[in-house]
Amino acid sequence: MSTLLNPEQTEAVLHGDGPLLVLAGAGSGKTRVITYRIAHLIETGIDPEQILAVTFTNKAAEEMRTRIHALKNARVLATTFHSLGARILRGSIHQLGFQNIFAIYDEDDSEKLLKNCLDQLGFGSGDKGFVKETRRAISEAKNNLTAINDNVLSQVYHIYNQKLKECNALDFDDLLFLTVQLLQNFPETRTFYQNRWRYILIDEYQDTNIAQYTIAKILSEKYQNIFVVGDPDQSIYSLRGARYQNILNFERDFPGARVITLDQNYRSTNTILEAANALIAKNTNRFEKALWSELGEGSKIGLYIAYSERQEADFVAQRINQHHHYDTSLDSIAVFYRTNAQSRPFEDALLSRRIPYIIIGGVSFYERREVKDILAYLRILISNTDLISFLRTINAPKRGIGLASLDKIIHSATTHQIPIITFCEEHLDKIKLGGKQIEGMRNYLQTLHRLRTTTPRLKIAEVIQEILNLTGYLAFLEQDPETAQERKENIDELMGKAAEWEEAQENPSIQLFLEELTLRPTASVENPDAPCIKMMTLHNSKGLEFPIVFLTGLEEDILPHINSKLDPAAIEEERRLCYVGITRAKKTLYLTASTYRYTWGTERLMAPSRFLREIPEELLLRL
DNA sequence: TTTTGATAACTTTTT
DNA sequence: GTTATCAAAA
Repeated sequence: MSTLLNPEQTEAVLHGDGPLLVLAGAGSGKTRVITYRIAHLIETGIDPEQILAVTFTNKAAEEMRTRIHALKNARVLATTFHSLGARILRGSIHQLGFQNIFAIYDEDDSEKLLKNCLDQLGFGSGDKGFVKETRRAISEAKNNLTAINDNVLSQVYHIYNQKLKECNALDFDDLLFLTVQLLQNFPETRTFYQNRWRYILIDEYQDTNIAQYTIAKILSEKYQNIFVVGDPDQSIYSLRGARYQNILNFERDFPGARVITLDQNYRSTNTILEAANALIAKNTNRFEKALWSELGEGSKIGLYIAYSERQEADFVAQRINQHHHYDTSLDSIAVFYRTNAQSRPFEDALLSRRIPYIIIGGVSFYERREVKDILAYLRILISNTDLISFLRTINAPKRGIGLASLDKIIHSATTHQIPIITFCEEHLDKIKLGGKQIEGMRNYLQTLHRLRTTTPRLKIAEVIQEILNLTGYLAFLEQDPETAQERKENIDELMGKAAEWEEAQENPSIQLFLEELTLRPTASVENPDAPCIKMMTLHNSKGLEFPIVFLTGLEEDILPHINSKLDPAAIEEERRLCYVGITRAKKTLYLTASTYRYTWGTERLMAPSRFLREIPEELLLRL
């Protein structure tokens, strides 16, 4: 085994008990170190059940599970912090006053609930910016485990959490926040999980936030076997409260910790690494570290300044064609950009040349209205309390119950402290409704009742079919003939995914299916049959590598993004983002920018990114 | 009271 | 180019 590893990697893999930090530069084989470390633990007789591996994305977790399985034919738990939280809470959340079957609200759902709270507190239908700002503050409080000082905001925070509890729902941040609460306040539960996972390994440690750090700290408190891998230069998630300081403070937080640095890169040519090193050296707050490799100098970095974003995309597509003719698989080419909105011109350019591509991340399949509607039906099937799903389903299809009536219903249900569906079933006489509304409500409840009695015996795909049958949802879609066909196809696809998922599960349930979809929405979409170009945001590129990389939109106000301009720390994060993009490339790297760019319908003159100037001229070849 | 159509205000990155 | 929001119509 150790012949495949260099001395530093070997040292990390064979490390005994106690805390260890691996400072692993880009492409230094950190995934390999973690998997071999786990394999080594299993070899020394440790029960795989006692090993917990935490990764940053579900995709990475899946990859790790597969690799361990291939190496040792063993199953270890490899998940993200959020999934881990969901798993722990599923078993123990009743201690915090929730029911064990809870819904997980995505950003969209929680924003709706928050808006509901703001309405209730008399902030009127206030502007959207305020809702977003408030949600941001709440999210920050949960991720940082801090209180909200502002009087008004803390009142909103309180009501919002209360409403979540009434709905028996959690938002994303609760998966971490409530896990911390549970572990901190219930010693028996804490001890149970400490004993359960005696060896904890964490990847991308530089992107953990305070809540995640606290979970790791508590879980490893008893046995102190915490093994973390990370690179402060690749910390790009401060938007989620990530603190690269966690990695700098590791030795302080875990006394007696050992630190191993990996700086040999096994991925990229020296030209690419020199560019990356020169760029990241401009950041002030960091551990000095320079990557090197034995992969030779390689070719220069192509720099192309286009006139328009259209021309930029054409250039990329044209180059892709050239590489393709040179026998390069389309799978080995990736296009990166800063914001999702930038993908459009590239899609057009590739489409017109019939080059197949796939967008990784981006607007998710599960954010489509029709898909969300069906999922809301699934949620309301297993919950009497889920207000947001009630609101989604009540008028899909239209049942003639408008805003005014809903206001009355919700208000009365809230003041009487009765779950929304129970209220509709048993207490509707408490309020006054028109005949049409009562009829619509009766129709809704009857449908729900019939679904609930017939579905427990059915497979999930069949449940969805039954929802379509009983609600007339497809006819509802027909009202907009333009989009009906596509929407129907999406529902078909959802049913296909449900069937596929259920097939692979030991104990499938609607709740688990829903949890899976909210926590790992992209997983199943990414299985293209034929080779194709991968397009994604720089954030999504983390952890991946490609022989040929196009890093696009290298302009001021895009990369670095305009919102980071005023904050030096934010600019440094943008620089790290650029660094991450560059270090994904193995052999060939292109940097592109455009002189003019259409934003909000008008043409704007763009300045080249400052990051371009920070890369030594002699590494670049202007095209 | 609900539905519809027209007008505005937007877009950073994600579990 | 797009999705919420607000006004008038049914």
